[in-house]
Amino acid sequence: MLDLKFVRANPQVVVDALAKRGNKLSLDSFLQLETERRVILTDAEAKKAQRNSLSKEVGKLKQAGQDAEALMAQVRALGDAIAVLDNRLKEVEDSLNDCLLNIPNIPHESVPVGKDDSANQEIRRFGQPPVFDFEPLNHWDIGEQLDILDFARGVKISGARFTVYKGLGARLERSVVNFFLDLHTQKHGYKEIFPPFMVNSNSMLGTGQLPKFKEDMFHIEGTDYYLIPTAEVPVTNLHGGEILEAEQLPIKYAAYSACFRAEAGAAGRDTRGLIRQHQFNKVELVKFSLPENSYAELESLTNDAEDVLQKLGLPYRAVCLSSGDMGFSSAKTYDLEVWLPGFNNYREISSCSNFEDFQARRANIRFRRSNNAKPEYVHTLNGSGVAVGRTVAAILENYQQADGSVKVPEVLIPYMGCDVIA
RNA sequence: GGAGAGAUGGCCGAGCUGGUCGAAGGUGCAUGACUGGAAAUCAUGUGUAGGGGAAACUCUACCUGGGGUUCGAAUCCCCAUCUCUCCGCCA
Repeated sequence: MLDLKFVRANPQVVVDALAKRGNKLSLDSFLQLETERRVILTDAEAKKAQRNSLSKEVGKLKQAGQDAEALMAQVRALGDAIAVLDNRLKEVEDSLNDCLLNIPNIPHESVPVGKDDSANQEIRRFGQPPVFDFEPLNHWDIGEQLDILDFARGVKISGARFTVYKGLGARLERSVVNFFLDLHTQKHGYKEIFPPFMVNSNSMLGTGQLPKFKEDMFHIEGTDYYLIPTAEVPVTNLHGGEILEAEQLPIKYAAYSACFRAEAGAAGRDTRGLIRQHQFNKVELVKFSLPENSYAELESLTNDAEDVLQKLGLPYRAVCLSSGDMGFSSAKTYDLEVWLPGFNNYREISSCSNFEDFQARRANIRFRRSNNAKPEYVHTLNGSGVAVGRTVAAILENYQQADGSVKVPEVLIPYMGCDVIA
């Protein structure tokens, strides 16, 4: 969420920035409400100050054994007036807050302006798409032929967009998770976190999934629990409401979790294969940074995510998302897109974002530069490091061989205990 | 799931027979004095958010969260959450 004072002082900056996202938002009613808020607040606080001092008078009179009835009646009337003001104030503040929670983040100046993904900017490429001397298969065909992915039974026991991994398929999924975690914790300096897969609505509010994107998530009926759509939610909220010390920053966490997404708006898209599932695995990287370092941290975070693809030998490209294609909470996002021969195209496998203080303000995550300094908001960042299911799909498709087997990438052989899936 | 106890400032901890309590005391931290330097000691300061003010400063709110009683609530009542103990159950 944006800073109320900032919006009040720079409404045009906000409107312009949001226009870049294709968001035609008027702040007129918002600013009017904000003016009303301060008028009521000043009035209510003056009356409260009066009530406090008169109540003290009552106390003194009573202690002196004198009659305080007249004064008490006066304060009672004052109290009624305050109640009316407080009620109106709450209404105004609620709607102001509601506005703020629904305003997306302001894109960073380096973000290309455009209405959708057609304006995204390719930053760099790694590797060459493999050339096959046979007709390459989709990963779902490879998986079924090798009997390591069972889509039909996934549908039987759960429904569409659920898949069962079997044998070396299950082992491959687990190997990829372990490889990612080992690399990030041992080589890139992240601390491993294993978070809860369900969180409360307050955490969802903190990272920006709520209130706007309720439909995208699974909610446990009769409770305040949501299945996490990404480990970003529990891990970023780890420090919610805390004041960190500047020397602790940057804090770098790597977390494996299952991720659950309702995919409400994606009916009919990517229905086959592992690309779009209701449940998938992901290793997420999360950083808490000093404001002045967050863009350097975004670059290194993205590089850390790229490293896993490089070590796996998977061709990919890095893309800077345009203002119209970015997520709600993000100020700048790089997507990594892996080459999938079955699609004959690149597909998103990681998304690395700097949220600046947008999430930190919602989740109230702050730090102090020195002992008696005022707390400031940290900058939060996160990125997939990377999506596991799509990695497995990419390995199957890029490493398939003419005889139907799949070579195991060099770095995974120790995890797999074999060098080919046949 | 049943019974009971509890939640106070960075931390510990008093207050909880309602008014002088933003809250004793300790500790931590900061600044200064002392010292060749440090320790110890002494002095002073030290929560957050919001409103007003050029500033000094001042007002309001916050003692887990939400309601209520009252002229007035950290203190009384109700609800929720969490923690601890005992019992039950369970991986």
